[in-house]
Amino acid sequence: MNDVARRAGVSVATVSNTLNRPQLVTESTRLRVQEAIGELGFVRNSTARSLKLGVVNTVGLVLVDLGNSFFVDIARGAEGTTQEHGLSLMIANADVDLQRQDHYLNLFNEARVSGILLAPLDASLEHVSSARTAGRPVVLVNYAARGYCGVVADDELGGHLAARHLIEQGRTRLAFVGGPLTLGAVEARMRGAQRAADEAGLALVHLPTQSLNASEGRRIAAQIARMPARRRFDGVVTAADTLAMACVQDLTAVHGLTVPGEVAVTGYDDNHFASDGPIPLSTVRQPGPAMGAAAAGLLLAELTGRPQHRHRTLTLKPSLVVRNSSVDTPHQPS
Amino acid sequence: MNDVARRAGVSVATVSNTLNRPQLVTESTRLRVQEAIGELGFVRNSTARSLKLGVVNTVGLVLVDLGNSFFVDIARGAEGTTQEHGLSLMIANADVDLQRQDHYLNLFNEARVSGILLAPLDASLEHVSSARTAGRPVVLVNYAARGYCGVVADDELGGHLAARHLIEQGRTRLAFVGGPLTLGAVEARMRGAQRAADEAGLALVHLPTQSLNASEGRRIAAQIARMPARRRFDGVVTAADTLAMACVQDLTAVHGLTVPGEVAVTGYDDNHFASDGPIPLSTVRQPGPAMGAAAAGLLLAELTGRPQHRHRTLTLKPSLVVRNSSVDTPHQPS
DNA sequence: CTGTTAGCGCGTTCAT
DNA sequence: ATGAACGCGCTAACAG
Repeated sequence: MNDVARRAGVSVATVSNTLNRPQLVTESTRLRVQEAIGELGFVRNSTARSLKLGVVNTVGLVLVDLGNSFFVDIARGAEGTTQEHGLSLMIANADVDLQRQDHYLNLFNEARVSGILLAPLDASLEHVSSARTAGRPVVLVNYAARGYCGVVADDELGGHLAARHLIEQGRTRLAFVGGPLTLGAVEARMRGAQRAADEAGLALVHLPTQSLNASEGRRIAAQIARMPARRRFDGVVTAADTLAMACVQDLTAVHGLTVPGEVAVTGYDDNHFASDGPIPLSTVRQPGPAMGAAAAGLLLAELTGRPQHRHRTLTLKPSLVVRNSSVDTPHQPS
Repeated sequence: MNDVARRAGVSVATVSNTLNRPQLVTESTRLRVQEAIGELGFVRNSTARSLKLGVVNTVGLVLVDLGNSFFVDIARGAEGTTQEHGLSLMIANADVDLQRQDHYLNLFNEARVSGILLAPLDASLEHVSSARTAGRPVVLVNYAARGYCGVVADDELGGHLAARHLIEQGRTRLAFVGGPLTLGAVEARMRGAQRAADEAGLALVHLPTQSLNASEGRRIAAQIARMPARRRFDGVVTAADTLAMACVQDLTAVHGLTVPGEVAVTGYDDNHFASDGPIPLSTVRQPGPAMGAAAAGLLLAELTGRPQHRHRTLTLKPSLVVRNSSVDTPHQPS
């Protein structure tokens, strides 16, 4: 800045002013300063700036898993909101690794970011993280915990939506595919499906899986195909699109059953690939962008509203997306 | 740090030493300092630290589009390498917006990051970006430009791989689906496909598209289906998985053709959804993780090797992934 | 409207 | 092994 000042024939304060409070500077000197900046290729040092100001105009977002498009949606939603308020968004990918998650949390803390948005590992011991947040505003996304603001999706409702939809299509032999139930989201989705079954006076059988990936979906497809036709499940609620896609694929291509004819299947998440298959997947759409935006909103509220701020958790509603895996001619094709 | 020093009964220098050069400090005082840090919840201020040191142990990654799993793969690859060298990776999503891209480039510059990895907008006027890089090491990913190190995929080879594969399956009426050709990658892929056709003495017809999305894929499917069966294309190379998936879906479900029986189709990118459909897509896999890792490697080389560093562009090879959209029983199912 | 100057929190050199 | 003091680049009084 010294060099710029010298070149423009002014003091450093004037340079600082043209940068941060242009209205305090005469047009002519301002132009002279701008020109000097351009000629010298000056880029201001935000570390020094932040040191002086004590804050950084940036929000840190730590995501469990960038590979899951749900979290990418959250990032997009968050960025929309932060951008509107003149904040930048930095994304860090924990890649399903608690150590990395803590590393980035710590990094953002040391960097004195305005606040942190955290979509944490489900299994994450929350105290480990909380020890790292050091009083900085942290808003949880897709996770609820005391002492934090948070945004979650209503998984119970999502499970209910999916099961009720299948029941409305006349399905009576219902199954819920997913696991492990230690995952809170899976458990809630099953609970919702169970409630829908109860309301209709039907039974719901749980077909547990070790994980939510494609190979488990294939295994379940074989299991369903082996059943005698008259007793076979005709309505299958799955806990994830990955499961459902693999299941539908094997049900039809490997086992020769018809979907949705003999077996109607719903997914969960509305991942980007859900609508791209030959049998587009009926699924429950996570309100990812809205969750990201809401989380950023809560963070902004916490930033401006302290210290009389009260933590709260927002629950956003998922929505049913009807495609071909549950209905032959969907009402609302995607 | 003052507080910590006082609490531990030492000077700030000793605190700094326990943090950065523990070997200079007696075990007992070191423990005392650690304890004080824990009790006070002290988190060191990296803005001050960076200001003093002049650098930041962080690499910035600016991505055109987080929504595309190819770029997520790049991010993963880059992080693996940076992590090995004790650098953190910050990700910024330009979201296909040149302004945002410049914003984040500028942000990283002001923050004095060690270096920047940039997967830029294809259409991006490169001088706009270069004006913003201010002498900081920048490595381009998925884009080649003079004056920078870069990593690109060999799209010409990819197109050749796909077309040759179809030819080896006995296909003779070949088409290339994709556009606009102003996209360098699309043009190169077509060129490679053309070369394979030339080598086999076959013709290749270009079916241009406005973009690479699903609706264009559907349009092309209809166009192909309308052709008389004996003249219809039996080998279709597409420029993207999105196109290919939609095309395969409509070819079979809407127009009643068989894939790969009557029409064999290849995709491009190996997006995460490519293998999840009922007819898993034969496709050309982008070496995303390798590209990210290589780019980070080039950046590290540039950081350590200056000033005698010479820019270079690495070209990584894509690979063919054979699934069911081109062969009934693929040799290497995914 | 512009210039002078005192720190922001930390790392490090030089004494001790 | 430890402590005192200076400066990294910038912002914001305050003085002119």
